Amino acid sequence: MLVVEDESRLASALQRGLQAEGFAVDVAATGPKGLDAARHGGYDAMILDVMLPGLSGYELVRRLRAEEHWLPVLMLSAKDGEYDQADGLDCGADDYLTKPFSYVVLLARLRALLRRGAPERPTVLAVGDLRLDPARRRVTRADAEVALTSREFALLDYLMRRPGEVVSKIELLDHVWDAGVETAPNAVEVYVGYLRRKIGRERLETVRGAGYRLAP
Amino acid sequence: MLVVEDESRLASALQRGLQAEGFAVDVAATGPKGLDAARHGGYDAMILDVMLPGLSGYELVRRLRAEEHWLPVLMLSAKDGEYDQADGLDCGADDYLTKPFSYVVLLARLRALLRRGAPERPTVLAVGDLRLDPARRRVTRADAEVALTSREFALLDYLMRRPGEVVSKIELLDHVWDAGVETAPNAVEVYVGYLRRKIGRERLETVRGAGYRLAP
DNA sequence: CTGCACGCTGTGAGGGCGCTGAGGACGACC
DNA sequence: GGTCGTCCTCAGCGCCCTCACAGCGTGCAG
Repeated sequence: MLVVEDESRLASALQRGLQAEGFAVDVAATGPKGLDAARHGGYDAMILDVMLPGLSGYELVRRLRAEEHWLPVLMLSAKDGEYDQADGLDCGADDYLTKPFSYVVLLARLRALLRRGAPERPTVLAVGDLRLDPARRRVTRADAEVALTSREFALLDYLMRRPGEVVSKIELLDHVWDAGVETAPNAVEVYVGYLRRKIGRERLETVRGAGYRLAP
Repeated sequence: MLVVEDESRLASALQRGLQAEGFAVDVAATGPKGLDAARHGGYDAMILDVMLPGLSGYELVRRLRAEEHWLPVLMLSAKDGEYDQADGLDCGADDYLTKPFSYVVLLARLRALLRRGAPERPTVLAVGDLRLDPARRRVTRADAEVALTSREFALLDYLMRRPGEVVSKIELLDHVWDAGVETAPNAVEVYVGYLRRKIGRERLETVRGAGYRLAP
């Protein structure tokens, strides 16, 4: 998750809140930095302030779309005029929220956005007898609740959005862990190990030299 | 475009406005009728009121998603509480607008929703009865799964992108093997041997003095 | 038919890759 | 301050993959 916001208080509040939800979060404080980060890719979605030093949010998202980057963008602005909102959306943003906003609503809209980006879009993810509810933050296996830590949850969430596909450790590090912090690939192995103990050993296959695959 | 709204004045205002924008619009006045219409398919998106006779908008979208219908849903409601909004989105709606709303904003949000078309289909390589899925990292021969090591997979992947062409050992060493490390051409022969045992001997022809060719 | 060059394959060493238990760092809570 | 939970690093281990080697088979030219 990429947060582009120049008010440092709001930015770090968002970062903390989103991290608590299990997102890997990076923050950029200016328009150009945000554009670079978004270009580099690897983010599932972006929260974008409109009033930014160097480059406005409108212009940022317009350039991003012109360069064929399609990551979901939630625009954040103090302007609540109907034309401001329409302009933001027509520049290529996927959603628009006016400040001050409710944190609960932000999260719900973010979930809706992420759902839309995924190939399939159920509100509750289900693979085999595993079920994962992103809103309630709950996982069950054959109707029995499974207690997961925040990191384990984020990892399983990411894997369940692409059942049957092989996901590399690098990709997992990019999406489940914060890109800002350098983390050893071994951390992924460790957490895959934890997950296997909780959801069943054979459910999470290792593809040697390539990554991991959640058995569909 | 499907409009599910029981206030007839609002419904027909929406219908006229959207038709003026070039949309083909159907209107349903109750929950059950709306659900039926949405099930029937053929709509690009749906505007859905929450307060409906017969079946609430929440329940409608929940059932729709449970039945694996993924059409974009813009939810419309007089309730502007943050939890109402979050609930609507978590039921499976893609966007949420509170009444009274700006018509300009409604249109912009609708456009944003429609912009997010169907996600692109995964590409699968197929040659004869061989199929190779790069994302799932899976190979089948006449619908039977073939287990390949990572190097074997990379080799077959490269060959299947050039069916019928003769590919030299040097080219294979350059593309399938790490270009930095010097590897004997014999390694290619060895791996061609492994592949032949797994995908069928006659499928991978030797062109003496030139290279190998995958029979198309 | 003979000889040579090229390609095939069984064998085995080595090493890369992934798994795991132990434990330190950090923060939340009491 | 103590305790607990979580995150992540580290080091050791085991296994499977990778590939060099060498001997053998096979196509081709004369």
